[in-house]
Amino acid sequence: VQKSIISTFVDKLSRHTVLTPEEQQALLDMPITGGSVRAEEIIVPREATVQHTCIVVRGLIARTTHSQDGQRQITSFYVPGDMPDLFTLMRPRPALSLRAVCNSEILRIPHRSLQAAASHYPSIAEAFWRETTLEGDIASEWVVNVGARSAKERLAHLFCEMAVKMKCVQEANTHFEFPVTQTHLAEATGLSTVHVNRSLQSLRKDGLLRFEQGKVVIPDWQAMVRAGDFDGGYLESERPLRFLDRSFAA
Amino acid sequence: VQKSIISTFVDKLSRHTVLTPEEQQALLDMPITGGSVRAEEIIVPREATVQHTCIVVRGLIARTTHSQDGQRQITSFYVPGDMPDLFTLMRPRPALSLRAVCNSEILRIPHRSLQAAASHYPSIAEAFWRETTLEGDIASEWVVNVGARSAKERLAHLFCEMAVKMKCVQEANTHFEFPVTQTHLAEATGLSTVHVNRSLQSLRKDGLLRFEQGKVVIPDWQAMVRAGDFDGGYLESERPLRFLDRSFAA
DNA sequence: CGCATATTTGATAGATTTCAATTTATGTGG
DNA sequence: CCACATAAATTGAAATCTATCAAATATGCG
Repeated sequence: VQKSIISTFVDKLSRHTVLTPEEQQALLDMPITGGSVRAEEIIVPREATVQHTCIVVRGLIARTTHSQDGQRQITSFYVPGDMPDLFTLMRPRPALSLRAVCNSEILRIPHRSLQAAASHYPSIAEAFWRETTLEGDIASEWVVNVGARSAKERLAHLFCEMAVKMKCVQEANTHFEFPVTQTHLAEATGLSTVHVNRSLQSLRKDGLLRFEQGKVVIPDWQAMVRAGDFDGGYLESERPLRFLDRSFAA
Repeated sequence: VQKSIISTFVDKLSRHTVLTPEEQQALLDMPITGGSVRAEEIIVPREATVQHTCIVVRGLIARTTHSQDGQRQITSFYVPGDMPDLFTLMRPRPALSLRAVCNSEILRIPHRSLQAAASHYPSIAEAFWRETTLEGDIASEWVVNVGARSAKERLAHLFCEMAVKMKCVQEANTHFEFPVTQTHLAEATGLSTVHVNRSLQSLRKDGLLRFEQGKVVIPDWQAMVRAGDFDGGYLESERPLRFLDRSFAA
């Protein structure tokens, strides 16, 4: 199970960066240690100095912070196969905490191993770099979501993004697990729980979304995309790229 | 002037990544072409395929998008010495447009040159990677700002961030040029222009901020930091790092 | 001066939050 | 299986925040 999650991670990288079988194997061979975390548990506190990176095996992880008055904000969600703190390779003191949304399982990989792989194989460095860049693009999209969209649009957009991240999109009857409470949705969208509750009801009344006990059903994907002003381009790559090793080869 | 702006960019990289004199020189030697852009002009449209990266020489640049109903959102500002679309090296089709806020001057550098430098000098790749990661962290902080803070806090936080980016922070009488209109501030903070106007007036009445004709004065930095719930940690590095070339050397 | 742009203001409408209370689900131990 | 405790979802009413609209005032620029 653990090895197969790493290959999910490698597949994710391969979708945007060309990796040779040898490079893929180097990633699969990295040493890992497993662990469980309980709901709401902090995995990596803010301002900690990080020396391990983690991969989500099962469950859901979020990056969170508190503003002055105690209001919590979620700035991103991570699903199985994601490496939430890959960016700490570059900036080892995260400004925001990493926290389990529900009971989850994770793997840990030492920074040393990741750095060694990136040093030895430039295209692995490139894949990591491109992956962190993708995370940055997602964060920008969240700024737009929270800053410029209505409550219903924010929720619809978030559900669309999660569906794409989990690769569950179908024209009809898109369905997937998204084990969050309405409170989490409020924290991710910058709304109150009450308003989330009513907006979810409104989306359901429109026939766009069913969300119960962490299970999501989107009957009509295109309608949901319109409702969420969603353009998945920021999550995708046209084709895998590779440039970092060219002049080494030359 | 143009060369000195590139050295500002190199200094910015050197603050977080160790670059040898040779590596710094390689960056300074990259071919550049200059250009002017007028206020509101789009420099790089969304969904374009980018083959040049730009550096801000003078003025102010913003990344912008429109939501369904036409509301515009600014997701980041770029000041002289910044390279706004460095990330396009990794993801050449930006989801958001790059736009001049006021009349500005920029330089353009071909992707090819940047890729060659990054391929030849792993630490240059590392510096670029770390810089894009920093941009991602800033974006996450903007999610918090727009999602979890009051109107006054959002504005105070933005002014603090710009002061740090421009390295103008002083305990008393921090002052710098920030050539935006209140409309731009509204687009960056997810507020209406009217609400920005009243919040600015309130900040001025509190003695925290004067903002007139694109000129900012922050009389009491610590008070402003409190008002904006600002922790500049996400903009800084403890000390310059370097790891990508170690195993090459070994 | 006159035009264009930016800021300021007031009044109103609408969206969203807050607060408090209730209901519904979920899990746990007896 | 029930009783209980806890967490989550739902509801209503009121308050507050924020946006919208329209108009007036400043400001810069040719």
